[in-house]
Amino acid sequence: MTTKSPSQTRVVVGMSGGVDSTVAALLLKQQGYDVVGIFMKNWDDTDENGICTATEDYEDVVRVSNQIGIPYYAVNFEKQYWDRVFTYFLDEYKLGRTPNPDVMCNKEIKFKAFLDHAMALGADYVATGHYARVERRDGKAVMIRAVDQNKDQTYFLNQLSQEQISKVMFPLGDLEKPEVREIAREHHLATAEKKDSTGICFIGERNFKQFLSTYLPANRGEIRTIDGERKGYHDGLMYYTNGQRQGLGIGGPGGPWFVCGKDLKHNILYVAPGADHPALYSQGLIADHINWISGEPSQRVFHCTAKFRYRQKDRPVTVHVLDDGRLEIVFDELEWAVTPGQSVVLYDYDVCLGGGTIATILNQGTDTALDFTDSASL
RNA sequence: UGGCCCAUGGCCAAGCGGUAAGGCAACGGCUUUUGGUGCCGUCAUGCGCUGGUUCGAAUCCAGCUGGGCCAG
Repeated sequence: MTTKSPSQTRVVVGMSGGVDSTVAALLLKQQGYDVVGIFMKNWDDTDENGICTATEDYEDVVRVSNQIGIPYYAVNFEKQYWDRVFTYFLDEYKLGRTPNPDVMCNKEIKFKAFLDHAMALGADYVATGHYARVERRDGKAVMIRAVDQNKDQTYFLNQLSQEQISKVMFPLGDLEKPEVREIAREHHLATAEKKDSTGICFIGERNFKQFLSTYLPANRGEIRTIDGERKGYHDGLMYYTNGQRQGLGIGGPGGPWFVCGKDLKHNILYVAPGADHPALYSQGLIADHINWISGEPSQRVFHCTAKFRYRQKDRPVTVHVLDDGRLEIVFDELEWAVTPGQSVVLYDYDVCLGGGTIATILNQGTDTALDFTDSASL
């Protein structure tokens, strides 16, 4: 598409104040691009002690931008973040599901609100410090897993469209994380030794229960086994998710207990004894909100691999494209604690095909009378 | 009321004279751009109470208190 030389190509880099985006900006600058750094503030996170990490992060952006020699400034998308990401986040919890706000954040903020803003500034591309790759194949942009398989973040980018990724650059896609840190050290960048951030993007690490409780009312209820035996009480269904072990408070004889389902209508949390209990396994799922990054597949039924949660090895599956566009995904082998609300992301070897949201779990706890999925997706 | 058994950290539970295993829960940390999982660490100066025997007791003895079972 563009035949501009690097010096005529403006790339706006989303700078978070961490090592990754810092090195991304540095590499682009070294390659001769017209680089502009922009810091996004999307959450007012001034905590109880009056400390705002966003302020500290911006100060780091200022430092490294000066070191690299690029112009920089900040934008504020708090309103957009609240309307398009956080509202969805809360709504999902109200439905008894476990959302992935960062997937939505990438789709609606980093690669929409931010990208649009950059384009309005005359940018040719937007870049971030994500570990992922974009290549052009047969006239289409395709998203490829990062070279660093351990850091690959394509899972979080599964909702990006063809238009979005065709305007994106991921300078770190070919690098291993240790190399990125090393580059930062060699250039004495202020963020070289900064710890990687975790927690929800822009919100950060929180006491999850406490955080949620400030936005949603909690209703205590019973914890039961799938046989109906009461094992204790929960503090509110939204605080628990499939496969969860901590926070149940079920002591006594035997091993640990794991969450295996929710009955939203009756406000009951279901648990199963032992990680290998059948109630924790499922044979397939139905996914909606499907996005195909590089176009729909030519086959209605095909075999590929999938991830049901971040940091999980790929699993072989058979995908059935339903008439309404949703997907029925059947696992080659039983899968553990697949969770409604999370993303399911499909891969053809290293190519990220796209993904969707897990709506229903199929055949969970085979031959169990309870159908958790119905009650959880009212 | 007589006979027999049992009382170990929040919950289970080893120990049977030599100076308190383990599991669950809880708490802390690590891992991690969601949530969860996983991994590591912490967690009874004391074994229902009071005395006694002994160099030394959770472990033996006596009484008391509290549970359980059988006999009424």
